[in-house]
Amino acid sequence: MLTKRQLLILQSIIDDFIETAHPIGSRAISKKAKINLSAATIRNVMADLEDMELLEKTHSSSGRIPSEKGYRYYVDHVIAPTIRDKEIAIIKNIIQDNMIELEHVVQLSAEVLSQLTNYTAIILGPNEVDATLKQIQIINLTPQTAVAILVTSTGHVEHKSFSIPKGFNVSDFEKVVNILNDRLVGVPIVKLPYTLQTEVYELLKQHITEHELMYEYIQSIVRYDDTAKLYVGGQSNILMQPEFKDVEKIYEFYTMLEDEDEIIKLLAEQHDGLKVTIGNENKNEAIKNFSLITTTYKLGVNQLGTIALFGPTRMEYRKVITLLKSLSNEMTDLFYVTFNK
Amino acid sequence: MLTKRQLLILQSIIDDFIETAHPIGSRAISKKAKINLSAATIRNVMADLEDMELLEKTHSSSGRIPSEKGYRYYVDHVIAPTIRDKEIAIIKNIIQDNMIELEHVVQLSAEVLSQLTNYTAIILGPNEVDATLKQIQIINLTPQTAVAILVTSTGHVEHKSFSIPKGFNVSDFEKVVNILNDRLVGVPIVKLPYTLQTEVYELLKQHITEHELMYEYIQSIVRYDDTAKLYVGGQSNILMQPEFKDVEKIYEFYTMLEDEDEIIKLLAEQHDGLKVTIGNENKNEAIKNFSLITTTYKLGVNQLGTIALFGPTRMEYRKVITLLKSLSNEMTDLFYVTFNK
DNA sequence: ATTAGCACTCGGAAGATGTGAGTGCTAACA
DNA sequence: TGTTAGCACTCACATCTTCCGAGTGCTAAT
Repeated sequence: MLTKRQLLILQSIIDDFIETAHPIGSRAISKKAKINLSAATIRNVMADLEDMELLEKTHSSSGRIPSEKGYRYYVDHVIAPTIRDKEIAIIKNIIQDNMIELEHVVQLSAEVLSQLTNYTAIILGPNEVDATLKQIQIINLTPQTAVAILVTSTGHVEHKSFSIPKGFNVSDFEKVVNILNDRLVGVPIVKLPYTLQTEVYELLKQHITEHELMYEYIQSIVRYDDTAKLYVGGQSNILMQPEFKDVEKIYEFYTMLEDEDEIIKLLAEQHDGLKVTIGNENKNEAIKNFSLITTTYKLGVNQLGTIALFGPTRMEYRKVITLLKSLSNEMTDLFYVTFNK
Repeated sequence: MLTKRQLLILQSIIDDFIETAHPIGSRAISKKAKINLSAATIRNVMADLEDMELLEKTHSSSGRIPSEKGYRYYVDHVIAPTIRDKEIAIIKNIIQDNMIELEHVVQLSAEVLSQLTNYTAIILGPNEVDATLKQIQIINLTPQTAVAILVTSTGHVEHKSFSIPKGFNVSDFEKVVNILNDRLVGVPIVKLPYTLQTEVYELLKQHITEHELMYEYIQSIVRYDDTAKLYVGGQSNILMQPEFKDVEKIYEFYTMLEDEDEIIKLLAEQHDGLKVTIGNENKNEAIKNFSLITTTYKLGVNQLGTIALFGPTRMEYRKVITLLKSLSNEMTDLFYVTFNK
């Protein structure tokens, strides 16, 4: 356990470092109004904190910077919620001004969150775990092309353009659409492949001549793409952080951002509540230099979406946590009002 | 007009510079197998080319680099088509393997184009100028929410989730959906707002009590978002180019990429055919350090999409032009086969 | 017309130097 | 016994110096 003095000095150093990104010396701390100790005394405390691995030196005679363990302690024990009325008001405005368009709200939220923090925000659309298929429709565009539209009970719309193979006979095709509507509506989307393979396949066998071909074909159409959608805001924002001065790091970061699957994997494993992952605590190699802070929002009862913020380990945790919590609440509220009333 | 010798040397210098990004000296050129001239002679030619403003020096005793005018000359007069069978085969594979999914083809094409060139590729989905509304549908999800789906004759699907204001009465709402289906299907999407304002508005006035409110409401639902979609591939690729060694430039570039509207504006003005825009030839301030090379692909008779490639002015024009032409042809062919047969 | 030779230029890498912000340690002090 | 002043020491970083080599333009010879 840290003494009160150690805590105060640790906090001062981390706060300063978060602001300036430069190592903090004993003199700078001793000058603070809050602290009535000489530089020498502070040096002793600093040495203690370094022994505890909460602080580090960049070289033997440098000031101190926080270690990852230091940030962890700071996040877990030091941070007190702050008042961020101005920013929270901005978030509320965004959410309330755009009630009509769900996707739009989410995209805008990502952008605003990024602007307010100067980090990169990513919002993962809600998962579709317990959504059911609400409607399936196939619309002919030309004799050879059609578009299939799937609508889920949660209002997600998936569409695919495709070309109709030459051998297909029109009346068969109509039959198939009927079968699909009859059998697939109301089925949970996670069970679509199964229902297709059993019930629908049997029906095809009975009523359609080229049923094998048709089955394969339908399979590719009805495959509901359940990878949630990503909304990224402020990719370039993060370049202003001084830790991104060399291209190497930037390249690494952007390559990571381009790999949507990887990000989805990373974010989807978050469960309820707010979570801060600092530097090497991240399992993912590419973001071991970053901190990732995530929280979730609810859509309906069981659907969770994830809000994430990427930044340097030297992140304004205090501010960011407050804002993320607020955004999470606002989004959950909005969707609750929209869907459950 | 350039002499044969001047042309040869200009070409050699530009080719070398495109490869190495370093200024080229007279000795390096004279050593080439093709060229049987001493360094001194070449220096004279270089001086001539510099007088013509086709070459530049970085400082008084440096080798030469191409000027923008030099690149322009090179692109217009020097470049001969090259054989790029390997790369073109890759493009063809992508296009043909994914016949079913239009969006997927386009996204993949952008990624592959970027990988093949190491620049950043952007494909603008086709404009919807002469598409008509094929279908409009409003699906209730919960008593308070619904999703509207618009399908165009070209197979584009637009959907919007929205909440139903409390005051609305269910039977009115059904009437409205009928009116919309009756009056809007077949209308060119560019004329939707007009038809809405005239025909539909009149009908609402006659049949609906709260017609003003309903009109406003419908307006926001039916607004077809005709901004074409952007498919970006290989954002991070371009960071490997040596001209991106300072963060300033990277920041500029990524900020530009984030401004989708700006890019759409930039690309939408391209007309038929291939166009190379070098450095300051770009009107857009943010890309005056880049070259932009664009071409178009056709979807149907009148719809044009744009394929664009961003790179440094020191771009592999020869290769890139060949690949872009090829991709443009393949995409046009694919869509022709898919839609017009 | 071409080329060899030569003096000159200049960027950039490698080393030299100075400065200042920092440290740890010791001894004096309250 | 905890706190502080003082001091010698360290090291990154900025600046300056030096040096080298790849390049040039010009002139005179071929």
